[in-house]
Amino acid sequence: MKLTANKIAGILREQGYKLTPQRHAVLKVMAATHDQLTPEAIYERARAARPDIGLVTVYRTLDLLAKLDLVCRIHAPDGCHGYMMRRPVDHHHHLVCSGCRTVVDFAECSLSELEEKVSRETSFDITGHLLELYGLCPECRTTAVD
Amino acid sequence: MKLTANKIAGILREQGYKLTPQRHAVLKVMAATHDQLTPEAIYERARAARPDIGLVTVYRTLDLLAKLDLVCRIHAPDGCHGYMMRRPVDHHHHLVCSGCRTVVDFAECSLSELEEKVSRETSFDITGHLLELYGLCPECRTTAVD
DNA sequence: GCGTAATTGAAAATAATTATCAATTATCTC
DNA sequence: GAGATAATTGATAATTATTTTCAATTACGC
Ligand SMILES: [Mn+2]
Ligand SMILES: [Mn+2]
Ligand SMILES: [Zn+2]
Ligand SMILES: [Zn+2]
Repeated sequence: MKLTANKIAGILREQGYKLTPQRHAVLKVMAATHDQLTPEAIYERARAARPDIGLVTVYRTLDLLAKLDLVCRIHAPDGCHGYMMRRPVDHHHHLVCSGCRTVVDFAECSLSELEEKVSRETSFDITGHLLELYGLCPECRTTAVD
Repeated sequence: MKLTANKIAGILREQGYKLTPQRHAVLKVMAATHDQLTPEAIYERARAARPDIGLVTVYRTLDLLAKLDLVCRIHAPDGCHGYMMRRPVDHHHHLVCSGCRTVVDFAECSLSELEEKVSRETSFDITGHLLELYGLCPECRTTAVD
């Protein structure tokens, strides 16, 4: 059950949020690609369908979608943020290509043991984690060798 | 062998970097605390010793220290960056208290297996990772309950 | 002391995000 | 289908974090 623009639209309405054409434009942009996009890039694309949309509304819509766990946020090491439609519904992490920024989701998250151990050793109450892997995808690896 | 301001000063000189009073002021600030500090906060403190120092120089010095692996950079989930003197010299990660921002270093990094598995499954060449744990330290946990 | 390349700080530029607020509008009610 | 209303929007300005530019300064080897 992949998330589509319409499916998300239904979820928004269910949750009591208005279904505005601006929000729908953002949803269509997000559903149309598997790439991570910056708010600015999403704004550019959404303007094709709705030239009057404001960048602020894109930010607001992304915040809303993130709050509802409908989009994933990618934390590049340099601090920029990319957004993409959430693909696996359950807990997962991201492998990001340093060349082309492609994102692969992976679910293997062997952190609960680690968290328990660290929690025991530090007496911290551990509530979450941030894990991302970086590397080169097969295509970018080839290019890099050329 | 803990890193002190003077030890780092020696390393800088060894590497051919000039030992300016501005850099030394930043080093002293970093050596004087175990807290993570923003560039702005480091700037404020460094001004006590050297009122004429510029914020730009703080940024430049932090970049230099990070390049030489002498400071650690903390990536808060919201995108802000904190810096602190590097304590364990070898590879490690950070557990950050969401209450008081205290950072605990931990070395257990059970990611090589995971990386190999993901690498095999995705054909990516994995070159690095970002891992941080978040939680509440014992003191902040107590406060939260009050 | 001198020469020189590295370093510095003021100022402006850039980038990413957030706040303000009056005007608009999606949706509920009749 | 209108009317009420609270949510939503976009222009604009404000903030925040960082980087660039460039002329003046300075640490350090000779
Ligand atoms: Mn994802
Ligand atoms: Mn550290
Ligand atoms: Zn790639
Ligand atoms: Zn704490």
